[in-house]
Amino acid sequence: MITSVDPALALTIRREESLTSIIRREIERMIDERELNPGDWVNEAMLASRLKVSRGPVREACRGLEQSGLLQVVVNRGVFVRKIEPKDAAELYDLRAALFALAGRLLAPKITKTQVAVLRKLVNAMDRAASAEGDLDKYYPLNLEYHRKLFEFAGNARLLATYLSLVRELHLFRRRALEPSGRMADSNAEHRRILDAIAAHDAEGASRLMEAHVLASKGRSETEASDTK
Amino acid sequence: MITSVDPALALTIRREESLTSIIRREIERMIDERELNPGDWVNEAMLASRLKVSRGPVREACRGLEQSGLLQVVVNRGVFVRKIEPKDAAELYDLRAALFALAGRLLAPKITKTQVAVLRKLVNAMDRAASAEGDLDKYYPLNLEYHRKLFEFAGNARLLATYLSLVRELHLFRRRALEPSGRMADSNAEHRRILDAIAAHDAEGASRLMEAHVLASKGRSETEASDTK
DNA sequence: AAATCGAAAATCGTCGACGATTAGCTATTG
DNA sequence: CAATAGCTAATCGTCGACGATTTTCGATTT
Repeated sequence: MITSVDPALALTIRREESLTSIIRREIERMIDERELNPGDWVNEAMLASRLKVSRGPVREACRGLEQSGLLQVVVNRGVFVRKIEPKDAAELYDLRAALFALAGRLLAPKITKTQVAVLRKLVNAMDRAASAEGDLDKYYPLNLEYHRKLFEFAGNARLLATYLSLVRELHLFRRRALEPSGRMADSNAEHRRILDAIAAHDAEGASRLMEAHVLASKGRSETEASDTK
Repeated sequence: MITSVDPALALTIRREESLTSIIRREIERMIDERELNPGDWVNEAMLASRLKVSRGPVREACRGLEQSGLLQVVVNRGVFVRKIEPKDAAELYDLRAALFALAGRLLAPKITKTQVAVLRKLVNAMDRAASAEGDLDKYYPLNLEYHRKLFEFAGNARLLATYLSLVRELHLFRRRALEPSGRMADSNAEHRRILDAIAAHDAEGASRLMEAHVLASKGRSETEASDTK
């Protein structure tokens, strides 16, 4: 999700990218790889010296990340990695479902044969991952990619951006926030039905199926929220 | 939509609010009141001296505003008020419709009598504004308020935040981006039907009505985009 | 011993300054 | 006269420093 670039190298190359954006990516990476955990305090000075820059660009990066929901800034106290409570996560899941409904409705009428092929390839790959010992490590990224492609193909840039930002927040709540609700094989069967509906240009059907498919992971997150952590 | 506070006063009071957030509100206000127009260049130094602060806080405010889509930052060239093209606006309208569908589905099962009363009061007020010479200046803010309340009552904070940010962007595209698609009376009749469905706890009905109601303004924006410029 | 108070350290918010990049203007050339 | 090249001014990106606020930790009191 987050393109990883060697910060030191990027520092020498840039000239068409400000330090701020590089630092933002770096912070995103640190959160993504759990070097920073929800609730953790982000020390401006330490980050600055670690990246060999001054505090200015670091602060600017944090302001951007605050707006996108990854960080939380408390006046005169500092910035912290945002904590996603189960309640927040539930809200995000609902929002995600609504976005999927829209994606399906937009995509079904306009999908091309090439795009169908791309999606079908992903579904097949997931089938293999699901049958081979149920390898979630293989299944999960494919699942993420499949869902993402649905939004890319939907052709609404703003919808895609909103979806990605939302997924990033959800991963803050749980690393595998979007794993299939039931068995992988069952989940992928739904992927296949969704793809069929889209390929048949059935907007309403695709929209309904996608929303339902995605709402399942919400229910799952709620039942697990009690025993996890 | 944007709470207006005298910047000079706020500057003396704060102590629990950073300059950055005050400046961000000020820039939002300037955009809102068309002191800054889409495409305009935002001079950091000028803004800083006008507000009697240094460039640091101004830059931080701009980074936040960039992330929320109001400003666009070009490296080594400066920040500009974002230009919303008709294509972007169409995307936002679609997104808005999807959000309304979700709001309706969430709100219908849980709305209280008090909330219904609040909404009904707004609808009645809009009726008066619509009949009295069709006063759009009176109708428009009520319309905005009515829609906003639907999201507030839906009880999903993140949904509300997304909606508000989206409306703010839409107003960047056109000051009256959300005016009724047909005659005010007709539009308000839809408001009444929506309210009835919600009051009757009909989630699916409300969801469908709200989405349709809101999609109408998209169609309108597209037909006007050609002659309004 | 627990709680409260106060001083010292750490961190944040803000500022002014410096080099680097870009834009605008003038002069030169074909 | 148009186009290009070079110079100048304006602006951006980054930095280090200073006062203000918060936190830490030990001393004092009950």
